[in-house]
Amino acid sequence: MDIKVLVKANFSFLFEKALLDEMSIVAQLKEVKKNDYLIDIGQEMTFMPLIITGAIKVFRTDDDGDDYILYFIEGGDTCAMTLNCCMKGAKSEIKAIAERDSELLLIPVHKLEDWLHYKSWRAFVFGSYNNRFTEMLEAVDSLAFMNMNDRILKYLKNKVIANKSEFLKITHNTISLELNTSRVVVSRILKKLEIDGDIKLDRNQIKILDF
Amino acid sequence: MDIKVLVKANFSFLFEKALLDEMSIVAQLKEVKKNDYLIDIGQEMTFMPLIITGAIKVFRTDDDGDDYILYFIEGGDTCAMTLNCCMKGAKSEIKAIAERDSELLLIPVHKLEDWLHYKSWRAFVFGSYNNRFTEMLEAVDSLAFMNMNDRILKYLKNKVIANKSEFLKITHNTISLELNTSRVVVSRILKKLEIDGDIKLDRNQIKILDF
DNA sequence: TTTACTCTGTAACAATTGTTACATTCTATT
DNA sequence: AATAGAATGTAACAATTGTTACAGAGTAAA
Repeated sequence: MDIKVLVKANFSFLFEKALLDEMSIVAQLKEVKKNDYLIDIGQEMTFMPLIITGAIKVFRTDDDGDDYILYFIEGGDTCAMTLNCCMKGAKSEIKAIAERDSELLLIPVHKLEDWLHYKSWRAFVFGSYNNRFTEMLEAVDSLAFMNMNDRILKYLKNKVIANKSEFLKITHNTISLELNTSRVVVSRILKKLEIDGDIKLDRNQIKILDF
Repeated sequence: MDIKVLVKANFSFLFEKALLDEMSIVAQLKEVKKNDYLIDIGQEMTFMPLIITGAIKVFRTDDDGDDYILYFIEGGDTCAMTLNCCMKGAKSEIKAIAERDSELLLIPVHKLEDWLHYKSWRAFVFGSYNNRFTEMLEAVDSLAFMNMNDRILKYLKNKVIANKSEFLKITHNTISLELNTSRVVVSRILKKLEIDGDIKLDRNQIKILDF
């Protein structure tokens, strides 16, 4: 599809006409498949991604390569970490992976600043920062105040939203990796959640019941 | 001291002349004592604080009133949560307390947007967002990847920086409240840190040795 | 000095989370 | 169908963190 049409179709409710026009010129479309890497820790950011369809999951990684999921980004939003890094001209502090097949619009990083004179762009950038901030607070809430049982349930519910389906195609092992715990712990707790009637377990699938 | 002199003395290296002038007109000085509340969860934000001297500590609080310290803000910076909330016109999602006696410059919230046409202001606002973002990542790192021993040590080191002294006037109980654990756990780990030669314990005081 | 209170130390035990080990079931491929 | 590998279930145990209880030392005020 033509970029101009794509931009207009997806962002005309967000941005003013002149900005949409500029965007049409410099933006490029990127289509990614589920589990494709968008960016890894230490990589340089050259583009800022605006998500058209799909969902992206964002992780923090430590020196041993252990991951912890921070949040999902969905259609009509962008990655504040990109903003963060672009502004500093720094390397990525996070890694981002496609949660499902997704379409992104890539904007060259220097446009981030160039476009700040557009009121709608400023609102978008600040809005994204704020959304990400709120999600970081949620991540801290989970870690600081909740036990594993509740953290797993919250994780599953967020996953339902990101995937727009209460049937999650996921293994216990994947969950353990994204929450930085062990597979046995996850299996144990999922079984308890099933007994409690919160979820229904099947091979490679979890159905969330109490949504 | 005259606000104009204060603004110029503290921010002339950060902001352009015209902005300094505007700031001198609308800013007001606020002096707070150690442990004074600056803002609490649910309160409305009417001013954006720029820190001149001292340090502020920022907490997340859950429904049961349990706290978890997120980070310290020091001179020449501001609170991105304020930005977050001001932008949304929303209530505070955090609480902020003076870590030590501090001087702040209060800016009416609507100026945040008004001044975005100043390049230096934009740089400052984005810079603050980025600093806070990095600190939120650090908070997640601690919680997701580190054990209590290392988290307490990291906490103490951050405290040394915020207080510009390796002698910390603090009780075990206060530490337990700021890290959302129990006093007994803190005492146990501090004793171990002392045996390991990382710190020196005294009543109401901890000296950090390996800084 | 006496008293009350705060702060710290520590033991004993409980609860949660993590690890190791192994069995079973399901699935894809030969 | 036989085989190999992945996914799940579960027991047994270890390590970490949290709780309860109490003793003793320091401190401030009566």
